[in-house]
Amino acid sequence: MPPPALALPVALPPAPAGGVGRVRRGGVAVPGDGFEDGVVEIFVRLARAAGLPKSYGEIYGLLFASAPPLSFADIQLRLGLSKGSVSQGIRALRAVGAIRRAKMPGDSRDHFEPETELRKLVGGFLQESIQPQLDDSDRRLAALRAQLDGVGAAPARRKILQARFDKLARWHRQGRAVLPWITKFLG
Amino acid sequence: MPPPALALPVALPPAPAGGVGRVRRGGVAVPGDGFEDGVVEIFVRLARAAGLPKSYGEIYGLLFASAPPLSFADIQLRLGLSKGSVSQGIRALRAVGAIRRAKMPGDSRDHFEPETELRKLVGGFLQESIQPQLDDSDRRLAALRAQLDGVGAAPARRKILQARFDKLARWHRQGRAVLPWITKFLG
DNA sequence: TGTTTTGTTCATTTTTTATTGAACTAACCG
DNA sequence: CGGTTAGTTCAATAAAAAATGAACAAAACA
Repeated sequence: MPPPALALPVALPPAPAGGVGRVRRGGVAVPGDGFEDGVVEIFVRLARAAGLPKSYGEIYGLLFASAPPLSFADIQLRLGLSKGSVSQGIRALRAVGAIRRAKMPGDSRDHFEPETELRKLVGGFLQESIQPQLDDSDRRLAALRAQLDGVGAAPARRKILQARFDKLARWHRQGRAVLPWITKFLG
Repeated sequence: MPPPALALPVALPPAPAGGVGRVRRGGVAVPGDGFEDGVVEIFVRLARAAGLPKSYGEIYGLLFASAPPLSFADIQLRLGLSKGSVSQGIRALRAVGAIRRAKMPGDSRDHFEPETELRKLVGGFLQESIQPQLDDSDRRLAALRAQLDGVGAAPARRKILQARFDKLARWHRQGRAVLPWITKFLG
C-alpha cells in the first residue's frame, strides 16, 4: 500500500494554518510556518553556494528553525523528501559535524539538532571538504615540478613557465595559511 | 568517419611529440606537454571546487601554462572545446578579472593572458560571486525578522527561535567581516 | 562594396548530479 | 522468537548544469 493519507505526526509542533506546503516530486511536504520556510530557504542557498545538494541545506535549515530536535520521520514529512535522501543527508551533515544526535526521552528513534557554533561548522567543512583537496594539490604540484624540467623550451619561455609554477606553489602555501586563520577569526 | 585528422595550427608553439591529447565529445584536442596538462588539471579541480564549469578551469589553466598570450582559436584547438564554450568561458573569466586581453602585434584577433595576482583573482571572485549572495541574504534576513514576530509559539520555543535568528544574523555579520580581510591577507 | 574572418547567442543535446524507491539489515517490542 | 518499526544501500530515474553547433552579427579585409 502506498503511503495512505498520512496522519499528522503527533510530536511535531502544530503547523500554522496559513502555509502552502512545499511540493516535491515524490510527495507533498507538510507546511511549516513562514519563519521555518525562510530559514530553510537561506540554508538551501548556502548549500548550493558550498556545492552541496539542496536537500542537505533543507535538512539543516529545518533543524535550525526547529526548537526541539527532530526525528528522521519528522524531517521526511516536513520536507517531503524520500527516505534515501534524508538518510544520506543526515549522514553527510553528521560527518561534517553540522548536526548531532539528541536523546529524546521515551522515544527510541534518532533525533537530531543543529550545531550552531559557526567556528565548528566552518571548521568541519574545511576539514572534510577543503583539506583533502589541498593534500591532493600537494601531490600534483610535486609532479608538476618534475614535469617542468622535462619541458624543452627556449630560455625566455622557460623562465616564464618557471615563474608561473613558482606563483602557483606560492598560492598554495598562502591558501594553506589562510584557512586556519579563518576559523580562528570566526571564533 | 570521425573528425578527420586536423591540420595542426601554425601559430602555436609546437607541441612536444610524447603527448596523447585530451579527447572530447566534439573533437580532439591538440596535445600539450605534460606541464600544460598538469596545470590545466589543477585549475579544472579548482574551478569545480569553486562551483564553476570545468571548461572555465581549462581555459584559465591553459593560459596560465602558456608563456605567450593565446588567441580564441588557439584555446579552442588546444582544448578541443566548442566555439560556444570558449566564448562563454572567456567572457566569464574576463568578467571576474581572471584573464585580460593582450595585444599581439600584427594579429587583429583577440589574445588573452591570465591575471596572476592572487589578490586580484580572489578579490574578483568574491566581488562577483559572493557579494551578490550576501546582499541577497540581507534582504532575506530582514524578511525573516518580520516573520519571527508572526510566529505564534509558547514562550520557551519562541525564545529559542529568537536566539537562532540572532545567531544567523551574527554569522552574516561575521561573514561580511572576514571577506575583505581574506583578500588583504593574500596581498 | 562584397567577402572572409572572428566572435556571440541561444535552442538543443549531452553529461553530471541529485533524488527516488524498493529491497535489504538491524534494532525494538510484545 | 515473529512481527513491526527504523534506517541503509544502491540501481534506476529525474532534474540541473554544461557543452555543442548552427544561425547570426560585427569587424577586418581587399
